[in-house]
Amino acid sequence: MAMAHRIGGIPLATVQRLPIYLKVLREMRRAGRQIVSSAALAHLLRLDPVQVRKDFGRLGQAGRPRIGFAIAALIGAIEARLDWGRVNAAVLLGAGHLGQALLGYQGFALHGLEITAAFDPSPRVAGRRLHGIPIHPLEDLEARLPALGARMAILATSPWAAQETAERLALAGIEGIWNFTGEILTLPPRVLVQDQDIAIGLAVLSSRLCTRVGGAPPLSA
Amino acid sequence: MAMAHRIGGIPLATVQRLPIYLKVLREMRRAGRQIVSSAALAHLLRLDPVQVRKDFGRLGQAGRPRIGFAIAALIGAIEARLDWGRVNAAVLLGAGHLGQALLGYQGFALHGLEITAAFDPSPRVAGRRLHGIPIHPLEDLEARLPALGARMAILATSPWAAQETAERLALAGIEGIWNFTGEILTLPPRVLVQDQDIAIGLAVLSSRLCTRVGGAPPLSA
DNA sequence: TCGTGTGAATGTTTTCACAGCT
DNA sequence: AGCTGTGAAAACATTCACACGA
Repeated sequence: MAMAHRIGGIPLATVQRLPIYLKVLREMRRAGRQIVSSAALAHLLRLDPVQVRKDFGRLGQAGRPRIGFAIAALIGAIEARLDWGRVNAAVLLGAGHLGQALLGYQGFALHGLEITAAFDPSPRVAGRRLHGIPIHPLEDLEARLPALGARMAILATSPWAAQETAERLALAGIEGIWNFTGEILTLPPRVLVQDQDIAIGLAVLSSRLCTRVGGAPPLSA
Repeated sequence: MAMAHRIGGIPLATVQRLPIYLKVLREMRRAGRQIVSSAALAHLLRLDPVQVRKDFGRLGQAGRPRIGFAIAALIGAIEARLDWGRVNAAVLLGAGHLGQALLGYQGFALHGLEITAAFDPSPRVAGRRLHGIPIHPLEDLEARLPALGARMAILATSPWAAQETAERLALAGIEGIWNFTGEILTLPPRVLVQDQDIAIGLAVLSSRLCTRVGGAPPLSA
């Protein structure tokens, strides 16, 4: 009833570690290094070496005993799996504070993502350009989307516009929605929704802070 | 070797669902509703009713057969567990695009968080006010922190300043760091670090998009 | 009958233990 | 020695099945 626990034959938990591996491996490659052991990577990322080897094994990457893993091959395998080797177009919905922050985020280039256009209902921002990306009026969404070649939309509207905008995106043929609004979206299962709710991270941190010292008892009303 | 799987006696997976429950429950309370069944909640959130009951049970909340759960009591228990019932002070590090977006985020009030000050190294923003919150020069950090009463810091600096800034926060006595930089921080275990790396969410979405149709084979180099 | 509570079964992820290669 | 690969075991989470209460 909950989530898909396997993506293209690879456990979800592994997929979630891939971007972290990729980041460190790219840094090593830039530093001229060619080989790395699972133990070295595990130490850097505070993981178990066996887990690193299993993850790489699931990507079809074999290491060589006494030597380690080839960094270039690992990078290639991870990029292929995440589709981060080339550039994919995406559109941004909502150019408020969060939307503008996402427009300015340099890291997307490293993740094979390029925002090619943004849409916003407010006449104050629509028509302008931010970080070189044109902001169109929201009403132009359906008309412009086909020409933009975007499979993915980044939803950063206000909470109350989230569901309606998502429905328009779904109808317009978008395949995946990266949902920053914190709202629960109800869409046909054809559309993939990935929630990016910062409240979850805050909940984990504040509950850990709260239970660490003055903490709540393990069980009580 | 990886993460703590239990927080104050409650499974991490449960804690991660608490903010979503809370959001829906608060909406119901605002609508005047007093009772809810696990089935109704589960349907709304696309979860299993049994899982909802188990989660509430772990919070010490018992439902009444044929009736359901008392909404007010659930809200109280979740708020207590997350420490979201009252307002906690936090400081923001880095007032760039992301930092400003976080300053403007209205939702923190609902999560018991109030940013009382921000710090930025750039003389262009330091000294100004944004969304009513003063931006101080980064060099004033240690001098001002004690008076602010913040246990938590929100780290939204540039990646290359992340580790250094985090170390200063740790030395200055901050207990928890909510890390938006995507960098891996190395700090004494006394300091709790909660990573909020958007690359992970993107990895899950793009790998699902990628393997859904043209998809990569289950196993290959 | 409707809804909760819970022990048992299933599935997933991590950790252990050890064999093999160089 | 040092490092990989993997089956087995353990820990964890979800789902099933059913007893109980109003």
